[in-house]
Amino acid sequence: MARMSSSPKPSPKPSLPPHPCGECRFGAISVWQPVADGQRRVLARSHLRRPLEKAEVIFAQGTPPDAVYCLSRGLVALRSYRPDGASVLVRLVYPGDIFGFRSFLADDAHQTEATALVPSRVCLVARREAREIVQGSPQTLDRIAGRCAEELARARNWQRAAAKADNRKRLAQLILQLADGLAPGNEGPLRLRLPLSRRDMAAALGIEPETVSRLFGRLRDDCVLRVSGRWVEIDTLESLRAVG
Amino acid sequence: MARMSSSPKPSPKPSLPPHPCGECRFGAISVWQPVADGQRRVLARSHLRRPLEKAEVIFAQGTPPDAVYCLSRGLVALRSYRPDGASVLVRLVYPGDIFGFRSFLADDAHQTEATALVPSRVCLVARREAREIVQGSPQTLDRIAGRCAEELARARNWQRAAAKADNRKRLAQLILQLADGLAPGNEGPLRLRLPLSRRDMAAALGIEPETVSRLFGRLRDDCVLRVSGRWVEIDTLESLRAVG
DNA sequence: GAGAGTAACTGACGAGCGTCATTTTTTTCC
DNA sequence: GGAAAAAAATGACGCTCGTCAGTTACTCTC
Repeated sequence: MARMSSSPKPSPKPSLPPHPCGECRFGAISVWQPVADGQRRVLARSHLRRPLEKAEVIFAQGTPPDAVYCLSRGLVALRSYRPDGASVLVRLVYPGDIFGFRSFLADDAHQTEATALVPSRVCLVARREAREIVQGSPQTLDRIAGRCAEELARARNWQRAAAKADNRKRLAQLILQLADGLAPGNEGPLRLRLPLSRRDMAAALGIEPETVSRLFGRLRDDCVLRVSGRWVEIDTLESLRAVG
Repeated sequence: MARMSSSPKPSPKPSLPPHPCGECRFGAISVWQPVADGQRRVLARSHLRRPLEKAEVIFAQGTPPDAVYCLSRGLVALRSYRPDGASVLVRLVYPGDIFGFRSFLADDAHQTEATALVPSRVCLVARREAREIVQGSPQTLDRIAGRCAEELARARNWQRAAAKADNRKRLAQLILQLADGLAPGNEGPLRLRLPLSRRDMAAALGIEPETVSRLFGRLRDDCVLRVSGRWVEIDTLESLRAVG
């Protein structure tokens, strides 16, 4: 982490810029790591870190591919708007995840709108430079493609889990997922503030907000959790898993 | 197409084997095209064409990644089995599509089982050789990653379409999709044999087979189509679109 | 072609969800 | 801190779906 190198490598170029993901908590799993020297210069030059306010839109649906994003803090929602105006929440992006890569790989317009659900921070590499990097550094493309494959696996997992489950189970699964993202590893009694409105939860499950309210009511009646507005108290995640 | 070259290129190696996708109807869009000379040799050596009987299993869920497949004729279903034994139909593979690439890219076990719904034919490149090819030919990886991105787009499209649609609309969309796959471009009156059982359609929509029967009954009552077992007659696809 | 086995259809019933309307709570902004 | 606005909860009602049961129609084999 020392800013000055105590032993400069015998490289022809005098100073190789530090890897921009080096100081990041998720640097070790970054898709930009490893990268060849030449591409590292491009990366260091084009890499951008941007703070996000709550509800800030990162990219809009239908706009051309602009960059590959990596979330370093906070929570981001990917929403897809239907022709009739209704929105569907297709994905929650957690720190360490990349997003915007689908339109980058397919080289077409964004299918989703990305919005920060809470104050967040993203790093991004603009499309043009990202293209340049993956062309010179195929293992980077390999890593991005691997993330895309992961994403597809996630989508199919959800499809499989949701197919034969009633909505109460699906809501329980959604809360479990949120709890895991907000308080990883915490099994015991926990109190958390939901980053999603009832409307968003309904949009994620493909049901109506009124039904979400009723489902919360039923989970409360079954003593699985206590709920008050955006606050949820859970004694043990096990009881939630027993539902779903 | 001439087997003998009338003008041999001034290449150091005497004979470059013909590209295995050259004689295929989908050769122009093959992910293995273009490929550098060295990799072309690997491709020609490892490329395999295999006929499939109806209901033949191509790969099973949970088995290690074995190859990248390309369907050249027929229809293939990707099913995912739940712990309780119920299956979910996650994708229909049409000629020209590749499959098995998710586990190849992520380098983990197959999440789905691939089965031929009708007599079919696949081409495949074994995992080891496919790895070798993409390492020497990054644009091939680019193309496979593009297909993965496409697949993700398809999954999200379906999710968006299905979220706020009742099951009658979703069945109409499924039939439209099947009609497009079986008789592309045919708008007018058509009679087609469904490649899916009621059980499979139910598995695709996440509902029960009895409900599929009832939904067909309702579509019949609405004069959208006539149905008898696996045979369906549709006067115009427009009426089906009006439903969904 | 006859029989067994499977797939598909139909009916009845209860629970769950969508819709619309109204009330209550929470959030936002001055 | 208080008013306005948005979000959430609740109630009523009709339709749809899952479930179980029973019947009919295919399909494969011998």
